[in-house]
Amino acid sequence: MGSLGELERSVMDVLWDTDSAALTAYDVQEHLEREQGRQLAATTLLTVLSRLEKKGFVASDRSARPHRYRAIASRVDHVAELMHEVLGVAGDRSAVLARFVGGVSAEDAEVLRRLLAGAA
Amino acid sequence: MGSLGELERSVMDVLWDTDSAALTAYDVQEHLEREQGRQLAATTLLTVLSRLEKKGFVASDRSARPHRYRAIASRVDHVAELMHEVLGVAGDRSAVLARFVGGVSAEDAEVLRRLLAGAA
DNA sequence: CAGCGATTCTACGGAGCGTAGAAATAGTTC
DNA sequence: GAACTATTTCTACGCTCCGTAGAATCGCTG
Repeated sequence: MGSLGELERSVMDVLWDTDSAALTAYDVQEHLEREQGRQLAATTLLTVLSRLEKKGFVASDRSARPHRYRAIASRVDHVAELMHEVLGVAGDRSAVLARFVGGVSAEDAEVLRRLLAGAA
Repeated sequence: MGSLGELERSVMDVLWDTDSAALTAYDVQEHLEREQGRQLAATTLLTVLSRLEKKGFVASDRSARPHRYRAIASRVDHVAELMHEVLGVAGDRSAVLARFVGGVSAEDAEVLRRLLAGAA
């Protein structure tokens, strides 16, 4: 599935961290400037946002004049989905889960235990 | 981290599925031919194997005359590590775990429950 | 040292991505 | 509605990665 480049990733981070209203390319530009000192042309952000839209990561509102973009899935959903994708590629799911669980912190394990307790 | 291309991935699959001794490029070539009907030049496999070695996925024994290559991590380890990597990128681990667990099958959930039961 | 299999070097073509200018487009003002 | 400006889309270039493999080199073995 479509993965993200480095700038694409940064843009998604901006969108994810700003769950207020949808942002314009100029908003994203400003965020990157302020938070990373990264100076990019507005057209660059426009290009990246279109690519992200084509990849299905963002949706746009093109009725508002400076078009507004928002992430389709939350970061949490995105990451969880990635984990499922990875797990799906494994041959032996149980073995992978075992290795996975074996490597998580005590806190994470506790979280998992609680989560799994509900659905008996 | 270094991800895998499509042929690189196939080569790793061959190495992973053949946990006997380390394989030569010619072995891999033969496997791909037989299992996928894919005809590749020997040098192609040599190139791919070097790249995989540079990326840290395989190790080679260059004392044996046709050099022998083996996967450094098992597929299971590799996949589990990927899952950790992905999870590590998430801001809110608990939320991601919740989404993740919410999406697994009943069987996987049972496996997880059992795995977590051990370490109280 | 000649020959041959094996290995490394070099390379090309395509795709993805960062980057942004040029060209087109859409409101806004007189 | 014609000019002006903000915005967007098109086009494109350079870079890196990867599939692919020929050419050049290397290292035995006879």
